[in-house]
Amino acid sequence: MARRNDHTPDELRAMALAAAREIAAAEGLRGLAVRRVAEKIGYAPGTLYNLFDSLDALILALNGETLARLGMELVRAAEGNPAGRAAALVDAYFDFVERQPLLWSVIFEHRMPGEGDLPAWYSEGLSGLIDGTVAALAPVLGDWPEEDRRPAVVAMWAALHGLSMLAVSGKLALVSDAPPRSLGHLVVNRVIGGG
Amino acid sequence: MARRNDHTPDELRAMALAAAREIAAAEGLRGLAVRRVAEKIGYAPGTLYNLFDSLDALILALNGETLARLGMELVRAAEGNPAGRAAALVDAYFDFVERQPLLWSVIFEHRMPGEGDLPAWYSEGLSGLIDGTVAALAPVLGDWPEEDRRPAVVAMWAALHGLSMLAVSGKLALVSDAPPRSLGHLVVNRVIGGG
DNA sequence: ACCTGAACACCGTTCAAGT
DNA sequence: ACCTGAACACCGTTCAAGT
Repeated sequence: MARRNDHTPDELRAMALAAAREIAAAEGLRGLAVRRVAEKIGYAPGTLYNLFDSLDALILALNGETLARLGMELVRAAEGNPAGRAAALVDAYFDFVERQPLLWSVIFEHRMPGEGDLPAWYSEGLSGLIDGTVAALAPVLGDWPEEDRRPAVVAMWAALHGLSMLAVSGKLALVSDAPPRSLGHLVVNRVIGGG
Repeated sequence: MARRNDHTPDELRAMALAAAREIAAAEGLRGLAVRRVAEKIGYAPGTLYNLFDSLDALILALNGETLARLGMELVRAAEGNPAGRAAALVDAYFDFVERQPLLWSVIFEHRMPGEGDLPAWYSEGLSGLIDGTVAALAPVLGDWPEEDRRPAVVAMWAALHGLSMLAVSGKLALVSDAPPRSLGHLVVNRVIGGG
């Protein structure tokens, strides 16, 4: 056996990520196994190691895609009138999370082994998300000093991540009747304003 | 072989949790395996199933202990003068997280399988943490309507969890020069006041 | 009643062997 | 050059067998 060449490396990578996304959406990080992804795309487990360094690298790529998809929806949500943008971002965020909670939870449950230095493209994706938000909220933050904006936006994102993570893991419902989304609006209202 | 009876069930449970805590503090959730905990306490793997329903149940018990320890430090931190309590809580929280980041991260990385209904004692522990904070911050929240206090405190905790989780996983440093702690003060200042 | 150790069904990863 | 399938060193969990 060998050298089927049915697909280019890029095609194979896309197939593997699509399969991984399906598994993650249905079962979360627990079901995300090399052997299952391989079986789903009709290749041997070893083949995945031609495409990714490790299962961790595959999951990182999947999370990168998930963040990029979220980013696209946030950009669309920020197109409305400036006054309602902060609220629109919060709604778009929770819409996204609620649509595929288990896929979203993989972002938080997965940790790189050892010192866990994340690759540059991951760092750039996150920075882009933050910078995009700072720019989109510029009208709302009109009177803020330049150096205060980024920390506030970072804190706002961390708060939303905290809420969604607690919600997805079932812990938020244990201590709050309020839906995660309304707590999100509360935080953003306080930290940024206009939410 | 059988029936060594060297230890009571409660002693065994405590030994297993201590061993699990050591492993988690050194290696995080990745290293937390039934076989390794068993080896560390000098028993066969099967013995752990006399003490816990599953590895998930053991990890849940470990996380319960971790939350209880955090709770004790927070109570101590909230003993100071009312005006500085919010800030003291934030500092105590990040002191705790920074002391054992990998142990802390287990709380967020672990998810119950399936529908994942958490046990009552876990729910009560979390509620106690929230209620304690609401009570401790009552002086700061003097003029707040009763029904607004709990949501704000829940949102505050979620924000701190989000910050600490992003910090522990190395993602916060990618988008922010500011230390997690200062972002924590920022959020609490905005959401609660007096931080 | 308690504990063991083997067994079962899985893992991630590597790599010689094939085309 | 690409892909396989077996191999290695691990998993969580169960359970007959021993004391």
